[in-house]
Amino acid sequence: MAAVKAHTADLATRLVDEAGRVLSEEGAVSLTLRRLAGRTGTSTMAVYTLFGDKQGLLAAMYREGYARLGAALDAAALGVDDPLTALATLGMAYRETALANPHLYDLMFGRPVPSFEPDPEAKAVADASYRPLVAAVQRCLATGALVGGDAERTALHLWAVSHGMVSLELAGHIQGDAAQRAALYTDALIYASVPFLPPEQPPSPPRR
Amino acid sequence: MAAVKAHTADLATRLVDEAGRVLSEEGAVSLTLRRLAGRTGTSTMAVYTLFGDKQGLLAAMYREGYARLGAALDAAALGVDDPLTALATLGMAYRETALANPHLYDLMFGRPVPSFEPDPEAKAVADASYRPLVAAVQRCLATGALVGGDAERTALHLWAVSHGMVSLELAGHIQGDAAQRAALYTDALIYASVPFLPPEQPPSPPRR
DNA sequence: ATCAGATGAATAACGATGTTATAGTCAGTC
DNA sequence: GACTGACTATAACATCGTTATTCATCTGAT
Repeated sequence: MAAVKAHTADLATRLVDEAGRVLSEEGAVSLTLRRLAGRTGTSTMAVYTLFGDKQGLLAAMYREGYARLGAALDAAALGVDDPLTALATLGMAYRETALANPHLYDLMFGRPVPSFEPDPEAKAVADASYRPLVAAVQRCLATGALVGGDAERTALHLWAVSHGMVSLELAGHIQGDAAQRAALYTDALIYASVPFLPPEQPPSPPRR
Repeated sequence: MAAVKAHTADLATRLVDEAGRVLSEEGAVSLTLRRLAGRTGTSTMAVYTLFGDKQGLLAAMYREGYARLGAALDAAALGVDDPLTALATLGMAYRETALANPHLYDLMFGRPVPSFEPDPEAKAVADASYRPLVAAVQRCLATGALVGGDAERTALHLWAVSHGMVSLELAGHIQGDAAQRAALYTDALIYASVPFLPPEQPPSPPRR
């Protein structure tokens, strides 16, 4: 039974991985169970026995997307000493992760299916991916690099700015080439942090 | 022929309206051509003769959504004298419009179909909905209520904050009841404007 | 070692969807 | 009054998600 469980678990991760690959390469329309079965060398029934139905697979992808986002943010902040630099690194990692898998990002933050209400566990995973940002803000508050006291509220604002810019960019509403869009994103992060910077050292005006 | 054209144009608008209603009431999954044909008293072929295919209908809904968003913003800013108040009114109207039709908002800012690249006309409509915000910022710059000079850049940041907060709220990432969420949104608008407020009058700390 | 029982996957079938092909209907024209 | 043309309704097709049925494989006890 252990071998069976390992096999099914392996097949489950393989299905989630391959589904993410199809999603990134061909989009949500091409993510059919038959295509997925063909690419993983199994049948459509694997999804039903392992995830219940297609929505179960999408829910697993939702969880996996947030888990990877949280891991990417954790890895980005790791080893960066300066708290403000760590915060900026988090912001850049957020954008890169989103742009690397736009369809997965859409699945995570959009509502492709109206009846798709993430279960509490999925919501917990989603909220967990948000913790590295709160931790980085708390580090800044502890060192005085940021002021304001409310780490949760500050982190939420930084998240909203990052997510808003990334979402607008993915929707095609940010003009300019890749370098210009990256610069606009950096500027947005600077703008977002202005209300929380200590008044002693006024912020340098953003470039461009 | 004029009567025919008027009839078809009327049928086209009726299809777009009814599709938006189905989208709001039952979600994207229930937006099928047969259901739409049943509710409008016609057949599935109407979509093909009037819009080419279902994507054409979605593109028309995309354009209509942005057109209504722009109209709502225009109407909101109309008759508000104080430039900063007008800007804040725009921000509130943006959120209300988005929350009133979450699925339409998702269609506008998400990418439900990977091959759905809005045609230039649709992009023009989308960009036009953005102009009232730029105009309101320009009014603030003219009166000195905001400083910085670059109206486009300032408006983009305000848009990113509004869109980011609304998108996070629609995705269920903003905790609290409706009043708390509205207050968080208001605070976010205040934070967003801080970098562009004149230094003479430091901003009052946001409530909560 | 063998066999009953069970668990999971493969095959086939069903209803529904987007789309296309075909036939029908009505306006305006000579 | 037949005709052309545009638009619509009906029917058929391929494919999708899903389910029912059958088949294979593994487990555990004798």
